[in-house]
Amino acid sequence: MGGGRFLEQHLAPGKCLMKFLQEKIKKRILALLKNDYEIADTDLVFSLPAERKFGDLSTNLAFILAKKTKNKPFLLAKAMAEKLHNQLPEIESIQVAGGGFVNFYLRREPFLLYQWQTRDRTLPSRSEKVIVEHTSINPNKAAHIGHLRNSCLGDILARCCRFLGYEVEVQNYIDDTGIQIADVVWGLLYYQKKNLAAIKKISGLAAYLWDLYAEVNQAFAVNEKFAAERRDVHKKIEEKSNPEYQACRYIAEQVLLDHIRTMARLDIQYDLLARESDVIAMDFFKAAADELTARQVMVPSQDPEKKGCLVIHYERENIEKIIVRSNGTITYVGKDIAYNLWKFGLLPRDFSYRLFFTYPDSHDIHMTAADPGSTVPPFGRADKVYNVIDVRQSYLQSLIAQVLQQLGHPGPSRNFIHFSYEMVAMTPACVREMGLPLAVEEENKSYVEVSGRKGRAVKADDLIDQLIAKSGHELESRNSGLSAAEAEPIARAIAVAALRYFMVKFNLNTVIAFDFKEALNFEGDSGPYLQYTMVRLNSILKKAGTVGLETEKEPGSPSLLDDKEKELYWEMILNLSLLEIQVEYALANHELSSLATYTYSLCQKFNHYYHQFPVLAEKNPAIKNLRLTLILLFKNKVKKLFKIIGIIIPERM
RNA sequence: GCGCCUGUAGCUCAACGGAUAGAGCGUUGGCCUCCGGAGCCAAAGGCUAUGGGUUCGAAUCCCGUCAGGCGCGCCA
Repeated sequence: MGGGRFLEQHLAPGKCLMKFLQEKIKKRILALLKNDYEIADTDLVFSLPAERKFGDLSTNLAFILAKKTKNKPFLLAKAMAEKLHNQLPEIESIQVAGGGFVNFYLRREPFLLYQWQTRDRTLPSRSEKVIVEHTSINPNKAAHIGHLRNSCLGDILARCCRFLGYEVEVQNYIDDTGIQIADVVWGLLYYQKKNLAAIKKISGLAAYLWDLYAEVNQAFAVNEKFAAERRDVHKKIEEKSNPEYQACRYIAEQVLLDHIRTMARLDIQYDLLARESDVIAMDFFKAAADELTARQVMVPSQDPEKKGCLVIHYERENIEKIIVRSNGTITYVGKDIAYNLWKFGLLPRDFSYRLFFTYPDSHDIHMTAADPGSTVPPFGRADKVYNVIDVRQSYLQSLIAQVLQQLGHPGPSRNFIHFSYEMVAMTPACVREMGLPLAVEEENKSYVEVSGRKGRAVKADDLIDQLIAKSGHELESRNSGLSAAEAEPIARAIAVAALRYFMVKFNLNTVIAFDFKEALNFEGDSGPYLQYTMVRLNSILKKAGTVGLETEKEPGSPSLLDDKEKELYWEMILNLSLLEIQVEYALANHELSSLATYTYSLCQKFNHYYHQFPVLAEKNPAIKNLRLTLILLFKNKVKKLFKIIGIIIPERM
């Protein structure tokens, strides 16, 4: 059989089988062909052919060499295949097709056995630390669907990094000093004439402020006196003058707690809340400014209109960005430059920290502080920084990367990653459906922007509530005799899966035109479809009584299967083996949607398979065992994908 | 005006420069004597906006045109 030898050669700890195999074959091919051809290492790339008749691994090497040597690709491919014949113990056969592709057919039996035996391995941890900043919602109103895309992407990104072995720290930046929060402080104190005690009586403050924020913005637009008062409130907050300052602190913290609770409903957690007020209080910018000035990155503006301002020249668009205003205050970008320098450990100072919140699973969130605090795990000092921020801030983010470079930090500049994604908009139909106003010129657009100022968006909690309600109804109609206590966690799990999958399945540069019908879809390309696949799979395993099977039995030989099943079986095994490669690809290409697509295609293949080949009814014990082990292997791999996407598997549904 | 992004089935979206451009929804027809129908099978539906170019090979890369979106503030 040769299975033993095969395993002996491949048992390298912590490596994914497919990746290891590709590297090994690659090395061998290069060694065998290097004398005859001029091959760069990067010329040799494997891909999975679309159809299995073209093999399990394929390379277009012959086409590349043909270009270099002005030979015919087909002849080169033939020669290569000849040379490699019988030289690769893992390969059953090599074929040339499609005018020059060299296609490799794996020896299936040992491949299957090895994959089975190594299925519980995890990837080794890496020494690099990654910071993912996401969510970062202004603490002046409830979170909406736009924020949900940010948080879901950020959370899945963090989970990808963890899966691949990185140390991950999730930060959420809190702008607790901006004009937006002054808007609602004015609204509560001046417009509604509430005192702090009255404000503290409001339950669900974030949702309450959602309406108030829209209302006061209308008021500012029509009444200059109100707008002037609001500017005054902002000034008072900056001067820490009460009652405005106290109200601001209270509101920021309460709304932040509401955001944390909203995101916790979706299993999204944070490690550190970095407050803008602490960036200011700790004088982070001053430390950065010394360096910026010394290197002449930040200079006094020559533009008469920007007299007295310190600016940075943004090279790509040849414009200058104000960093310090003529009145000496620092702009958002200035603070962000300092904050991001700190993330890389490039500022000669640090925050203090305090414990802010503990999740039911006992995970802690810390918050930055300006006064000397307790000792906590060291935050910051990242090797790589992902900032999950929508595409509209591209220019500011790329300005920060430019500044890192100019300050003599090429490494961090390279590892400063704006994880950019397109906005969530709404279809005009959806806006109308919600009874929200729509301008005449917006009627015929395919989508319109969401806006907190206009109160035009679906609140995150409302959407989650709707998803849970729908899940509950579906559950009720499918499961008689399910108690409310049993149904509740299942409904939540389904809602979370639907929402998280919906938010990750689109490419990052695709605008999501939000529509309830699509977001509430539980069929086809959706989170609940994935769950349903797994729930039924578990049901089969339960009935099969597989206790003990996992550790004892090996799959056996797929050659027992008839031709049709054999091909489908192998198709599953081969695709499952790509897990680690798929996650690496998603991260490297910033395309988390590819994970959704991959997971969905695995589930489709599985459904297709088991509808044709029943497990429990199978009389032949060897065949039954093959099918059962396939199910177990599928479960093992897909559970890992579910964990990354954030999908919980319900008991039933 | 300058910068970035997008145009693929009726609709919403996929597709490392690769082999016959794929899914879901919708439409039409079939499958519960079943391992749970949130499922499965099948059909119809495409000059990948458009005109050139590069390449053995282009939805994908380059140039032009048309259409749309976003950004460019002493806001954050």
